[in-house]
Amino acid sequence: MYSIGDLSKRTGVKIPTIRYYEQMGLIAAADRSRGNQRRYTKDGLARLSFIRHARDLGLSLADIHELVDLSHAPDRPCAEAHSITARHLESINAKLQRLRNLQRELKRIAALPDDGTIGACSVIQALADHALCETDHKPIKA
Amino acid sequence: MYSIGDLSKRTGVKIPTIRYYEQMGLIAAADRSRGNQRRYTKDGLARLSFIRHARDLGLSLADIHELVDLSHAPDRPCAEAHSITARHLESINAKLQRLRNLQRELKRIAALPDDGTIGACSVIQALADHALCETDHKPIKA
DNA sequence: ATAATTCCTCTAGCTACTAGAGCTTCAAGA
DNA sequence: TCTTGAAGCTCTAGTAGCTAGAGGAATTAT
Repeated sequence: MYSIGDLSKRTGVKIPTIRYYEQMGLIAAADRSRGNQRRYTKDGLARLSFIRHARDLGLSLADIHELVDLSHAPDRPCAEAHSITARHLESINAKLQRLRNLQRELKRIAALPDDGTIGACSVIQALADHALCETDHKPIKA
Repeated sequence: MYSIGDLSKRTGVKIPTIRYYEQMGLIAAADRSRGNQRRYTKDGLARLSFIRHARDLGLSLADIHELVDLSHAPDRPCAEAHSITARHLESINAKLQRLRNLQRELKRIAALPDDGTIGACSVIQALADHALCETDHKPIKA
């Protein structure tokens, strides 16, 4: 049996976060000691590791919730798990694309000359006016 | 004079968000009409565009706050604006690196075979066990 | 003048946690 | 067995950056 602190050390998930996951229904409410402290089995450890790993991969708690539910129903089609992963991959691809644009634009802005004081600062100029951008990161309408 | 709705349409910043920025002290409290509605000048439009653009570039409201304060003090050194931009660029670089790792790992997981039902699903397996990862996106301790 | 639209303030909700107060329980040593 | 210090408990509130809704007042168009 693990205490909540043991679980935390082993998974790297902070104690309040574990309690939060329980409250959100991501993990089942743990058994309690006579003094009302949470006690976990190896199984509980495995479930939390699953969540931790999925979080590290950037999945939302909602997605993880679906996956957890799925993993409790061994007869459901694996395709559902596939589609959650694929959907997430797509959103990562989109984020990457956007971040690359931002990086390009910020590199350009950061390389602008230091014009002494703010009054003539080209960095401030560049931030003020999207029209000066070379990358179309996101437009301001009119 | 622009109403808050005009400002919103022109900058793409939603109305409640404009009010929120005012509340946070990012933009000065606008003049009011006799009926207590906000009225903005071209200057107010310019300031909001600045903020919008900086947000699009991913800067935090705290950073933008600094930049806005700076831009009101034309004699301060431009170097401060430079350093805020440079700092932000670095954090973007770090995010990019991390996202690339995630993308690689998720691509791998998404490409795993569909084993029929969840019971044997390799996607669930891959999510459950970090040790199966090829990329060191973030480790689970012990 | 009236109706449609926009605006006002205020409160509460979202994600995914994190921090703190005030109190109880547990584990180890004497 | 007693004591002490660490670790646990619940509950509330705070973080970023908005977003949504209630209930009512002002503005604009016809």
